[in-house]
Amino acid sequence: MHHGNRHGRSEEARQAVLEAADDLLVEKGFAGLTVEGIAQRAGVAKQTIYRWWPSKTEILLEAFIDDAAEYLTPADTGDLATDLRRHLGKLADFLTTTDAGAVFRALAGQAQHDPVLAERLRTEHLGRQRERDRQPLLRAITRGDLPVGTDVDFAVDQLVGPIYYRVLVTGEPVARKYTDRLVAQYLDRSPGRGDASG
Amino acid sequence: MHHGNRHGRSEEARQAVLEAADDLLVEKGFAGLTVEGIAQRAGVAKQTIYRWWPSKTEILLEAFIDDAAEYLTPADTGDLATDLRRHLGKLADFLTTTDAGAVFRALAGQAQHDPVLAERLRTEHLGRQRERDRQPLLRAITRGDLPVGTDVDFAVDQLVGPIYYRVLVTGEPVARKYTDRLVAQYLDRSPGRGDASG
Amino acid sequence: MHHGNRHGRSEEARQAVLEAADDLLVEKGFAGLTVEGIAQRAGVAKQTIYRWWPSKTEILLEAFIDDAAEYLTPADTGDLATDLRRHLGKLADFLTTTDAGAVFRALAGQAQHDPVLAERLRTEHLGRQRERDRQPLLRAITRGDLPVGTDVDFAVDQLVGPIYYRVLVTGEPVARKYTDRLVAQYLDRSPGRGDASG
Amino acid sequence: MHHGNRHGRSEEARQAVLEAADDLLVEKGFAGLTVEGIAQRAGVAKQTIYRWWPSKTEILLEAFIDDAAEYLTPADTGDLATDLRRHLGKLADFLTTTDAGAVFRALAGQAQHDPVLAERLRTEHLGRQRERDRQPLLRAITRGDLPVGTDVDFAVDQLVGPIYYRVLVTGEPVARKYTDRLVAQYLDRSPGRGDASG
DNA sequence: GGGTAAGCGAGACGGTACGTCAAGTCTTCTG
DNA sequence: CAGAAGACTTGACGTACCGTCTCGCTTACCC
Repeated sequence: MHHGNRHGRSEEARQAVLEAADDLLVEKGFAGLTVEGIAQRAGVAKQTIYRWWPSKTEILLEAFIDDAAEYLTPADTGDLATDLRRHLGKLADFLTTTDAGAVFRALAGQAQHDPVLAERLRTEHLGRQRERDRQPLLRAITRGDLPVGTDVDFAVDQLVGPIYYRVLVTGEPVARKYTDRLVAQYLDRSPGRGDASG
Repeated sequence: MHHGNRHGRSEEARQAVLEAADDLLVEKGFAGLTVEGIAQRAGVAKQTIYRWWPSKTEILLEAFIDDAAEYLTPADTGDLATDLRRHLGKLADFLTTTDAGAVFRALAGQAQHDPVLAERLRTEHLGRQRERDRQPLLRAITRGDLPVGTDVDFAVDQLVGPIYYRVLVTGEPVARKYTDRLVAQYLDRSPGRGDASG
Repeated sequence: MHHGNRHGRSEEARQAVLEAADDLLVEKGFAGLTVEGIAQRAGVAKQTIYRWWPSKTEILLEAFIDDAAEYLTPADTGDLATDLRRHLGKLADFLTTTDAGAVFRALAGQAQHDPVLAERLRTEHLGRQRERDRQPLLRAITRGDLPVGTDVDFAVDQLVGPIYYRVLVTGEPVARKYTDRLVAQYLDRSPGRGDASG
Repeated sequence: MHHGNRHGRSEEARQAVLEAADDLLVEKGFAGLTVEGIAQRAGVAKQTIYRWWPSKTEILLEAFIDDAAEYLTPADTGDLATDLRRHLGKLADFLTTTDAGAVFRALAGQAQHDPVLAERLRTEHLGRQRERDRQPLLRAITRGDLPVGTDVDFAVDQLVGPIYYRVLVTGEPVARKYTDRLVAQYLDRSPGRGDASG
């Protein structure tokens, strides 16, 4: 087994920590997630964790980012309505049903208490996520399916805002029907086309 | 000074605790908010806190609810667009600029880690808040300014969702211009719309 | 069981800590004596130890002092030679064979690294011990068995010095014969009497 | 700089370690003396230390032994009283004022907790030191200044015992006057005495 | 209007986790 | 192949709060 060498950190330990953190969050919730517990579960020394991560939230963040990118990259079907419906559906699923989604909710929750984490979360995840959210709309503009002057950011807010609101605030489920309806509403008033429906 | 009596709790102590909790949250953030600290600041014994509140979040919740109701009850101007613009503007201000808003963000954050608190928050605050959010629309339906079949709940989601999204997720500011635009968009596609504009 | 009250510390906890410290020192030696271990053995919280003792050596010191006073108070037989022989014999036994003696050796050892402990050890124990060591000689002076001008402190140094030297430095045993001989040598040259022998 | 070679250990590294250990002991005391600190100060890898010394006390021991032999070898003036006075004076100075003396006190202290070190200290230092202590007396016997049957070891105990007692136990200073007086007392009762006085 | 019981401030208690420090082991690369 | 570098596991450190407890004081009500 690897026990350290002069060429930097142990990838083995890194993976074990990330997985242990993920598992423990899902098992015991954020309150039950302790550095001590992660160390024990990962079979790693506490000091090794403190050497590489400044806090348990940074561990979660690192564990989370790759998962999100993989899961949430929107497909390109060539049709705006379809792209949006798929993307929002995936987003809602991700946030409500996956382990990574649970990690996100925990991070978003903790970010309310911790400005540093909030900033890190925005830099490391939300910026990229917003880029992914914008893609279907940008492609539609390129194709000419949406007018060039479309305010893409405002559109994204209106499309994903209600989803995050339900996930983080009301706790209501976000069914496919609901996300489809958001898409329909958006396309319905959008001047650039006419055949959309929800 | 009051040192207990045989019939019922000390209102003095209750107030001191609620204020200390509020103050400390704003001063030191949620992470720095401890029962020990509240007790000391309030000049109260820890036991007194544990006697009346099951957790520090319940203290915040109790401190929060009245403030919210007072601040967020929507006025009735007889005009839907005006009512909505005022209400959303107030909501955004409340969430982003007031002490009570900071308490709400902390509670919403903590609710991501604590299902019991989440439930309490929904029961004690969000249900009532949603009722307040619905009022302008319900009144418009009564007045005939909106069709009877309007899906009020879906409308509320679309109106307040993006605001909460910005407050809790992206951290972007929520200017009056932004909330006005949400209202405009909503009324623009709403069939029974009156004179609304953004 | 007792769990704290407003009238100060728990005597139960105090006793448990002192005994646990003594036991663990004898069992595992000074190096193996940890605050954590004492707490566990005593069934006491670590914080309780830190509340009342600044370091593990203070615990040992407190545990030690009473034992020493009890064991080492010299008897009064009315005869200087007998008194001295008994006292030095007891001292040698104490230092080499008793648990409290082991504690003393550990404290004396640690005092070589820790000036604060050294001072405490002198204030709390050695001053009193020296007083006890002087008593047989002082009584002899009072009785007229030793001249009034006798340098009692120098005499004590010569009588106990070799004992401590063997105990702390050479590690050689200190038999009754050896201490008797120290007494004999001392009395032999002491001008004030003539019948002593070793 | 030297970074290892294929033929035996680095004398450079050895010296650096010994000096660093000595320096750090005097600077920070025994408690502040760590293998990590020695390695850093000596510009040496920790592993190099562990390769050649089993513990930090062995480093001190090695650093100490030569110093002691050099400083404490008693001169031969041909006169017992003078030899003893000089030797005890030097011993007292060594123990109380020199850096090597500080190392000795630390080692003697640590030896109370560590039987292995105690044994090593006796084998490597105390045995030789006792031989040095005995020399003046042995020479006096050879010269006929002391009777052949003199118990040299008992004499050494009585001469150096009070000095170590003061150094290690009471912490009192050991002035030249004090050591001279020890010599005087010894010679005073010794049947073969010459011209000794205190 | 004196007794009495509940609420209170105080604070010690047994715990858990924190974040830090050093010990001693192991691995890799350089000279 | 010794040594520099440094990551690793281990375990204790001393601290901060947790939630529980006991105590004696201070009322307000009830006889």
